[in-house]
Formats: sequence, C-alpha cells, structure tokens
Amino acid sequence: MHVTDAPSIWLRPERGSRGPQPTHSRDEIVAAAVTLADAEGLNAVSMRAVAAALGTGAGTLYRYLSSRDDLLDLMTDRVVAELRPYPEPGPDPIASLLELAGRQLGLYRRHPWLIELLGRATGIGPEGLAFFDHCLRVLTPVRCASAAKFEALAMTTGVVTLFVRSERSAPPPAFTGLDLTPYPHLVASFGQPGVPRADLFERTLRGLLHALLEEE
Amino acid sequence: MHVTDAPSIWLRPERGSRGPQPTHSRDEIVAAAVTLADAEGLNAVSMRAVAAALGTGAGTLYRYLSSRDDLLDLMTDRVVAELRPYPEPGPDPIASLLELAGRQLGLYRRHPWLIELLGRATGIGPEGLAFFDHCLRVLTPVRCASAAKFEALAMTTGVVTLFVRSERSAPPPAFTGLDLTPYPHLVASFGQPGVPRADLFERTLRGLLHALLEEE
DNA sequence: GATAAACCGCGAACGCTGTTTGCAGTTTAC
DNA sequence: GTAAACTGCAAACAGCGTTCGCGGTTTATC
Repeated sequence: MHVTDAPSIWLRPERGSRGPQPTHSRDEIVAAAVTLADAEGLNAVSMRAVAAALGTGAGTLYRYLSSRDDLLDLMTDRVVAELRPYPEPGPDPIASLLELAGRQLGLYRRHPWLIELLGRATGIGPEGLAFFDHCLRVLTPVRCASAAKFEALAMTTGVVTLFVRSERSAPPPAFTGLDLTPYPHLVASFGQPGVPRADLFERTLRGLLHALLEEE
Repeated sequence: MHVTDAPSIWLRPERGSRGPQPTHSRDEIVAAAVTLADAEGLNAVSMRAVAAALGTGAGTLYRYLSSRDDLLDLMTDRVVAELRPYPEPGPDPIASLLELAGRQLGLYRRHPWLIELLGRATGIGPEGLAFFDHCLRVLTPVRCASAAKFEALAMTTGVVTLFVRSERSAPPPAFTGLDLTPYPHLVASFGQPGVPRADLFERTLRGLLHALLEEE
C-alpha cells in the first residue's frame, strides 16, 4: 500500500526563499475558487477554470497547491473563517450551541458547495479546529464525557447540513406519469397543505442535544 | 434554459419490440455496477469499468441507459429493495420506525456508496417510494401534520447516514506536526478515553422524533 | 563576483472520464 | 418484401486532474 509522505497543505510553506517573486498566491487562488463555487457550484471549480479566472494555465496552479483536494481543503477553511467572531458563551450552553449552529446554517446557505465537502475524511484546517475548540469551550459546563460532546457536535453539524439539503431539494417532481396506486399512504398524505413549522431547526437540535448530552 | 424532455428512467421501457434480442439487460448492468461499487467504491463505477465487467464496450451501455446518472438511480433503487420484507408495524409507531431506521443503517453499512448518492435531488424510484410509503403507514397512528411526518422521515434517514459516516471516518489524524496551543479545549478533551455509548443510535433518533412528531 | 540550486510561468502531453456518432447486421411490423 | 427500429461495436470528442520539460529569474553559498 502506498502512503503519501507529503505533509498536509497546512504545514507546507507557501514558498521557499529562492526564485522569482510569484505572480499569484494561495489566498488569491482560493478566493477565486470560492467565488467560482459560489456562482456555479463545485463542478465548475476545475483547475483550468480557476486558472483561467486568474489569467493563467492549469499547470501553474501546481506551483501553489499539490492537488485539487488541497484546493478544496483550503476553500473549506477559508469560508469556515466566516463563523468568526464567535459570540461570547452565555449561561446556557445549549442556547449558545444553538446560536453557533445558526451561524453554521447561514454559512452553508451562503456556500452550498460546503455540504458536498463535509463528507471527506481529510482536510480539517486551522479554522475548523478553532470552531470545534470554541464549541467545546461552550460545552465546558456540561458534565458528561468528552466523547459524548464530540458525538453531539458532529451530529449537530450533520443536522445543520441536513437542513440545508432539505431546503435546497426541490419540491417533489410531481410524479408525472407514474402509477401511484402502490403508494396509498403517500397519496393520502397529500391532503392537508401543512405549512412547515418555523421553529423546526431549533426544535430538532434541542431534541437531539437533550438526548446526546444527558448528564450521567 | 434547456429542459430535458426525456422521461425518467423509471418510465422508459427497457426495449422496443423490433430488433435483435439484446445481449444484456438493465438488471444485469445494474447488478454489475453494484458489485463494483461494493468492492471498490463509487469512483470505480465508470461506464468503461461496468462495461468491461460485462465483456463489452462503454458505448454499448447507452443502448440500455441514457446516462451514468440513470445508472446510479437504478443502483440506488436496486439496493433499497433489500429493505424488504418490511416488518409488520407494532403498537408503538416510534419503536417501529426505529426498527426501520436500523434496517437502513444495515443497508448503508453494506453499501457505503449509497451515502454519496443520497444528496441528489433526482432519482427516487419505485422501491424508494415503497419504503417511504411504508414509513408513512407506520406513522399513521401519530396525530400530526403530514408535513411534520415528511420532515421527521427525511431527518431520520439523514441521521442514519450521519451515523454511517461517523463510523467510517477514520480516527483523528493524530495532528502530527501541528501546533495545538490555539486549541486548549480540544487538547483538554483528550484526557478521558470515553467509551462511545452503545445505545447512541436509538437514543439520538428517539430525541429527534420526540421533537419532530410532538402532537399538537 | 561567480556558480549552483531552487523556484517561476508556461504549454504540451498523458491517461482517464462521460457521451456521441456512424456503420454493419438483425429482427419485427406493416 | 420493404422499411423501420433495434443491436453491438469501435472510434472519436471534449473535458478532467496531473505531470513534465523548457527557458528564464532569483537567491544562497563559496
């Protein structure tokens, strides 16, 4: 099995000391990539497209990054910085955590492509660690095992992404031409309009955190 | 804007009446693709690889499917059929729903690539509809709006995927070489080992469903 | 001050991807 | 019997991430 010895992008210096002054920078490249992703989605973030936005060729980017995955990691960390400044934790840890979850919700709404990137195992950067650290700080008064807090935070972030996903998923495609007789309960449920509740987000997370952070 | 008039793969007949008997079939192709995905992941499911597993060329597959997305939709519906036979609903709707969630958990564990496919807007097939319909049947005794049930079911499926994701995500990469002083709470949390609770799955879903299905 | 190592931008190329197209041969409907 | 519809197949196209080699530039070292 092959193991890449190349250090993570977070540890690699941007450039050495020798050589001509580079035309671009990691920050400029990542900013261009984020702009592209915000406008046209993750698929539009090809090395060639990002390079073209900077007026150069795809190969040039590899002077600053070692792969597209590195670029995605940097993009993630860049927008996660938008979660700052972290609000000072109040007396109620759950309420403070809900406020942080609300900030995440806004972040994912501004940058929908983030959702596709969260499934990756690799790539947690300084800003991601800082946010996680702040969440742990908020949870300090809660008396339960660290592992439970980890689980609760992971689940919270996950539920936030689920909400954004459900917001973005279009209404059901009307099932045109499909025989619905095998699905009687589904058909029956299309009676009442059912206005979605406004407090669904907070309600869900409260139920979740109550179950996961129960003191023992 | 361009709108594809091509009907969904579920409505298109497998073949017409004229012409020679085809060498392959949708089912055979989808089965080969699922085998490939189970063994080597979704990225290994290229049209060429699937075709090679069937001893033919990539172009041939387009006699049976109109795109790779169609293939992914068919793969999803095929494995969702593994959720059958649905257990007869018991007296407690929440308990019955938890049992169904457990079946989903097993399904996602057997076919991890399913998780990557659930984010897509398109592609709910007959088996997916049948499972959804059965969930609604289980929830019949619960007295709340249909929209709330929809939300609860979507959230349940989402939480199941979050669990599988967290199971598959490797332990933290040990942070080799990274300066951890900016993250004091994170470092402090690495004291107690914290054995993960076994009942986490059921506990989480109960808290969630209690919050979402509260009768009003 | 000269030399060598390291770095820059650039363009061409490699192997991979999903998809389209044209061709020859086969089966069925009218 | 003829025409339409279908089949398998191979080649080709455009796009992707990535690598490589080139000439030119900057810096560290002797």
